Amino acid sequence: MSKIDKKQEILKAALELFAEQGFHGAPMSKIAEKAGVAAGTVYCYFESRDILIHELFLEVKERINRFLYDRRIIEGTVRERFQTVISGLLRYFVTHPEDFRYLEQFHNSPYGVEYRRIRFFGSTGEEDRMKSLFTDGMKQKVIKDIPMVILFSLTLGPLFDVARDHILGFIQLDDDLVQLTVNACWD
Amino acid sequence: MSKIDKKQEILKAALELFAEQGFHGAPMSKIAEKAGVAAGTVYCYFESRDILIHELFLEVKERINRFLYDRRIIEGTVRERFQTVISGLLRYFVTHPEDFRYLEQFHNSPYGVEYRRIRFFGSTGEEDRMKSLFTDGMKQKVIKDIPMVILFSLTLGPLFDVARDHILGFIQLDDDLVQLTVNACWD
Amino acid sequence: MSKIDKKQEILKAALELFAEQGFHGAPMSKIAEKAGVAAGTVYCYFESRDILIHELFLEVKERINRFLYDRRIIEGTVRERFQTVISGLLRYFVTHPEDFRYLEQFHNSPYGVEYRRIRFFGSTGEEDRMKSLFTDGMKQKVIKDIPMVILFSLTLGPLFDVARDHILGFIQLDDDLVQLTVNACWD
Amino acid sequence: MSKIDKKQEILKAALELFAEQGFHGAPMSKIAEKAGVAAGTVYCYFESRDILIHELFLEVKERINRFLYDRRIIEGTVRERFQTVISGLLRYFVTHPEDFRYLEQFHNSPYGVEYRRIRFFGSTGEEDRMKSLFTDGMKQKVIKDIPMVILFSLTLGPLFDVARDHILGFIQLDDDLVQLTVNACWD
DNA sequence: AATGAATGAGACTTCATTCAT
DNA sequence: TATGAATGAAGTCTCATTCAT
Repeated sequence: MSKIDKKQEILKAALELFAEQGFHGAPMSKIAEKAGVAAGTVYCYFESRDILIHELFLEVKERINRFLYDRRIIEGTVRERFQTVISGLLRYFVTHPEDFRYLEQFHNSPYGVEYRRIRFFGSTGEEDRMKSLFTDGMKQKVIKDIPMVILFSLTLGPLFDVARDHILGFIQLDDDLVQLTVNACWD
Repeated sequence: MSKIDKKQEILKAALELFAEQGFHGAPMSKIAEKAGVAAGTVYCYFESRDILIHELFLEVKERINRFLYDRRIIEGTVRERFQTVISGLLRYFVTHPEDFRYLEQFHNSPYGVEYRRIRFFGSTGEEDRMKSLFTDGMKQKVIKDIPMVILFSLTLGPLFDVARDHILGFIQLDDDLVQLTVNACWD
Repeated sequence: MSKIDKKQEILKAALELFAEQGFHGAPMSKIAEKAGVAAGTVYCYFESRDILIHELFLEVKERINRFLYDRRIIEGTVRERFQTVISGLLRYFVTHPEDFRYLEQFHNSPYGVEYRRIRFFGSTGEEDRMKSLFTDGMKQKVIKDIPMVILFSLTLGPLFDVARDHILGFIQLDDDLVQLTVNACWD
Repeated sequence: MSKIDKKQEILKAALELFAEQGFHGAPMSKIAEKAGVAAGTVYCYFESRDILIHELFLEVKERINRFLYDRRIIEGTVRERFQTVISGLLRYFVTHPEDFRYLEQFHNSPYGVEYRRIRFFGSTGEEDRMKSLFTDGMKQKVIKDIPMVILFSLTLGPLFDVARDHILGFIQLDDDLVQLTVNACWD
């Protein structure tokens, strides 16, 4: 197994365990075992547990960005682009429940707190595209002139909540529901 | 200090530590110390750490119910009652950030998972009032006929997100913003 | 409840718990609860746990002595007196399994060790009578001239073992078996 | 020190402490210290304290079986074979007082209770040989036809008692006494 | 004498991390 | 690089004992 493969194997094992058991239920030894390496080996790739957790977050975020980037539409009305992004995200979460669960774990822990702040001061990737989308929308008067952060909360909040309900098995997401959710987010 | 006072003191210390540091960062020893009692004393009031965590959840839930109950309006249009509940909740969270933080911690942990399910099958208290509000709204055709769970996600989701942003200091909630959020939830 | 009653109640509770659960499984709080008194009250009657355990031993020993004393026969051959003592002891243990279990616990613990030594240097009560019985037997040449301690082991050992097997339910002691055991002890 | 050595070192330390101080007086920390390892290391070899205690029992039992197996005589009269086994056991206990003390502790504790029952339903090792010896004896009418369990009690009981008295220093076992005890057991 | 809440030492156990191989 | 045995700090919980009431 190449170096990169082994690192990926560890990240994958960590993701699955964190998603299923939470941070608390996934000691380094279990992660190593699931990844098929020795306990000490993990430290060849990640200096500490904290760093592993952070790198995994970046990895997941990057995956989402790549996914959305591939399906992006630059042309079209703000409404259409919004629809694309939101339904894309929703579909991603539904098809990658472990990524979703991990993001939730991460944000809801001391680890994630600092990232909320970083988000506020700007970051790279998908969020930028989202922001420019909102900015365009506001310019065209199709989106109300609300502080950006609130906009984020209002649109992404329901998205996360619906995704969570789906993953927990409370609801079954079909195309109609996706559409419904997107509409709700838009409204 | 009376027995009840001491129990409250422990709950208070636990709430603050859990809210600030998460479950992981708040060992029983710290809770005891912050409450001004010996380590063993906590076990006079709570059989185990898990039970303390659960009782604290019930306590917080109860506080919220009491708060909303005191400000409830039974008369009025669905829209007005909705406004009352939502803005009430928002105000509660903003003025009781530790309760809010704790609820988040709790729901996002193995402890809280079972409660999501319980919520689904109905429970007592505020959620019932919320449901009947939604039911009334749907009957009067002022609320779209969407599955109840989704409705919860769509309305409470933004509420939680905005509250979180305020508590984290990203935004300053004023009356305008509260109104804005309520409107968004309603939409 | 009089003072003496209360002390007896505590001893009784301790006996039952120690017999059933062993020393390890019977904390002072349980003993107090079973005795119907508060935890602190036990310390009005027994300075410490160790002292309670020792006094309970003396109590049990005393009960056995009284039981045998009531049924003693001074007249008769050595063989007859031996038969009386041994079958009496056996019957006592069978009808008082908790006393028996306690004695076993006690002797098989750091607490009991010193009493083995004391026994060696002589003590009061039943053992004296047993000794004089053996001495008489040896004088009359009906008992082999073996060191007293060995004699004790050889005669009381089987007795304890049979009693234990009965209490544990491995065997059912009837008159025949009692007789058999007495004979074996005598042999 | 090799892995096996370290495991043996821990078992040895545990044996000595349990024999000297009883289960109660030998916490894991002391065992580890005596074995010359860190506290956590014990758990590399034994999942829990209970498991350590059980494995130590098996270890001691195995040692005794090996010892007797090496000195076994298959030929000879029942009386001779009996003599070999009993005096062998006695010598073993006298030369391995810690093993003896440990067996006593073990059987007289919640841990050992289940083994009494197992013994009853048969087990491997030395006890089988003992049983077949008794069976042969009964067939040849040199041993009375008594239930097997009683026979065990009657023969092994004195053996244990004499061994205990020797180990506690009450008596000095010499060849004569060994012979005497064997005779007594046989009778 | 009696209470029982409170104490705190100490027990068992887990696990992130290190390091000799 | 990789290993995995070893470490030991830290966590949860128990319980004999004390003491203000």
